[in-house]
Amino acid sequence: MAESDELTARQGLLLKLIVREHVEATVPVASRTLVEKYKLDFSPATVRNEMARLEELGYLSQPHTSAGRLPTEAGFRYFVERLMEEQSLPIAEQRRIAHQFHQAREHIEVWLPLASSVLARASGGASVVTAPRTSRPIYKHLELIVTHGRAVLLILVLQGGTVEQQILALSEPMTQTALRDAADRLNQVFAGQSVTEIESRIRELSPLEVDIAQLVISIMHNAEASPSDEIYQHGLSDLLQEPEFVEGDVASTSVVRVLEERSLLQAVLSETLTPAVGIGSVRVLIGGEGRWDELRTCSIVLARYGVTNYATGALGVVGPIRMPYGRTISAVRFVANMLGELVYEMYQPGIRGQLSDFEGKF
Amino acid sequence: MAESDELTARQGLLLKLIVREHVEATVPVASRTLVEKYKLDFSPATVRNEMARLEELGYLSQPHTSAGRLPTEAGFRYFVERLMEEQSLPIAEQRRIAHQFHQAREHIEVWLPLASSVLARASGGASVVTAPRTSRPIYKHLELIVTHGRAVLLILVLQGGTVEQQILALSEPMTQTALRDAADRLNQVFAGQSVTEIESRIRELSPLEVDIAQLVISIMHNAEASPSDEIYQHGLSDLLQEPEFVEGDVASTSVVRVLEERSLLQAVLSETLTPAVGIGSVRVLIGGEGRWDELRTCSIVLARYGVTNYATGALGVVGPIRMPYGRTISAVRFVANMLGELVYEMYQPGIRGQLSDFEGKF
DNA sequence: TTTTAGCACTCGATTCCAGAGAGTGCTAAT
DNA sequence: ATTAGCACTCTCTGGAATCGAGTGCTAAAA
Repeated sequence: MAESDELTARQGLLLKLIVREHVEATVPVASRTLVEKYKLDFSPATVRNEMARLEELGYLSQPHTSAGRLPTEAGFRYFVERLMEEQSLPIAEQRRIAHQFHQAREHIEVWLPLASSVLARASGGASVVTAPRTSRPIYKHLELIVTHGRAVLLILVLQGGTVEQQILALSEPMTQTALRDAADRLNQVFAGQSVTEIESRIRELSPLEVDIAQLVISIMHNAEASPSDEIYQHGLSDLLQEPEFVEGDVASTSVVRVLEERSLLQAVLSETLTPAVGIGSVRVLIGGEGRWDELRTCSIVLARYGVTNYATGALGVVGPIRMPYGRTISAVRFVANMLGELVYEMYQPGIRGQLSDFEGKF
Repeated sequence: MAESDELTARQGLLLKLIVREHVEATVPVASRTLVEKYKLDFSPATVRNEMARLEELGYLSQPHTSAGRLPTEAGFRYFVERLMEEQSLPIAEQRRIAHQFHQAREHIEVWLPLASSVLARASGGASVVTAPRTSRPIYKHLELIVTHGRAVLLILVLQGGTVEQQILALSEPMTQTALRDAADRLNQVFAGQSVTEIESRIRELSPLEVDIAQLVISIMHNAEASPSDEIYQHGLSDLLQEPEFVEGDVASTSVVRVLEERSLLQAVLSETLTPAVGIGSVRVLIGGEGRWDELRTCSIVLARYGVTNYATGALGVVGPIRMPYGRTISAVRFVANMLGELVYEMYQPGIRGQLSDFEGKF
């Protein structure tokens, strides 16, 4: 496609302005509006020549012969990677958000909804936030509750406060007191241990206890592997107001489907949950990048938040490809930091000292 | 509006057919199509006369002079209340759903997502399901986890397995062991008690324990009052395919907003959570009924599920006003029963015997 | 060699108009 | 009370005409 994949300064400037203008006005941008609006010191004709060149390089396209140009996905990508300047949130808004998070400090149940709604408002897109998960789950406490016949409700509390519930089917009915004894014993043996430690201790147990421990182990394994399936969202209705979504039933449906289809979302989010993605960094996925067909009509800006090796989640914004990336990226980064700070405070005793990862992050 | 609010048999028949036809075809229905399609033994002219009468009564309306008629909200309401026959799900589908619920029995975390997705699929609308809540919460177990400085994560397990989390701010830092002692003691004193019992016992405690107990009490009070804010949804993207939503940005936006705006949804759902609404009954809300302005463009079919006085939740379907009420209502009822059955099994030991409410329900 | 003014050309969007078709309401006959 | 017949109304569709925004190209200027 490109012979030299570096654009000249002027080409870069033009691409940048075209992106900016297109994001602002939604429509293809014309050579003349460009020079007029940005007081360029060369003529529309020159701009047209450059545009033709940029089109050859694959960064621009024309809906039809007599229309202006709009950025292609490659154009947006080039913009995001090399031209864009991040546009941090206005101080006032930063303060407002920080204040909201501060007030939510003690209300753990609103952390994620808050992050989600704040992110949606600040970015103008639809936000997605997953609950944080421990990558190395530690047993904390087990509770067994008789429900019905051989069915027992098992509640497992992990270090850091993650709670998992599951129903355990016993081989024969038991009384609540017998179960309490079993739970007490397991709590004594397992408290503070990791999965591998628990697995090695399993032979010390009675048959009943082994059954229970087996379920505990599987839950802990599962908690380790996949991102949480608790997903909070906000701002879909505003997103659907965007011009590309109001008319075309196709595009808008696809975006709704993306947000509704948990499995796709999971897949995308879990990609940013690998330790390879640093906590500070923000990833941008433009138009599915050829890998996610359902995302063809939208872009996603993603980040990981939390504390590496202790508890991390993912959060991001779904918007149209024509998205104000500068603002969105800093909104995502900002909210990721805010939420990360809360998680950090909660996990502090588990981390104590060994915190190369967190220094100077806030 | 009406002189005698009882329609003649023929008027009823016509209204019924008009509703059926309109639901099926989306467009206003004409007198001729009606007689042809349903082989009526009177002529289009007669139908037109009756239509004019029904319009006077407020049950039909005409988009413009030379168009067919469509049911008004009042018309739909009359239909639902007096003309409609419920249309139970096909046996095959019932079996399939029952099977899915059966398989999910031991996986408590999928109950609600499953109910939600099954309901959406069976009804064709967007489903909404809230988590069940105890109306009379009973203390079961408390866990305290040091997090950071004076902040302590408090995990409260209620009878039946509801888990609530909150962060407690101590007046001064404490060690994990001290907290464990406090928790142990509270667990001993409070196990199996209701809020009022706990409140009466509060004087027996040390100052630290009182602080904790206070938070526990407020959590339990809160659990008692409001429906759970865990809300599961599914099927929005299919709903947006409905003809009334594809073009009109107004209507579709409003429906998305309804599903996104938790507070409105909460308000609507909590109305069906009063014990006054029987577990078996299904409520139909057509076009907001004048009380919910945001719901003007859609209808909601709602039911309560669970076990009265032990644990109930709400579940429902949001769809266009032009909705196949017969099918939707029975889908809602069916899923409510399925989910109720699971909840019932889980709560059985707490109910034991006193089950006038449940006999023959399944 | 690069820039630019000028101009012809393209193509979507808008407006206007005519005709078709779907339905009704009314009247008069059954 | 019902219904056939008919005039009337109003939406919808398609096509033609027009407008105008933008471009590409060419030839001149820098």
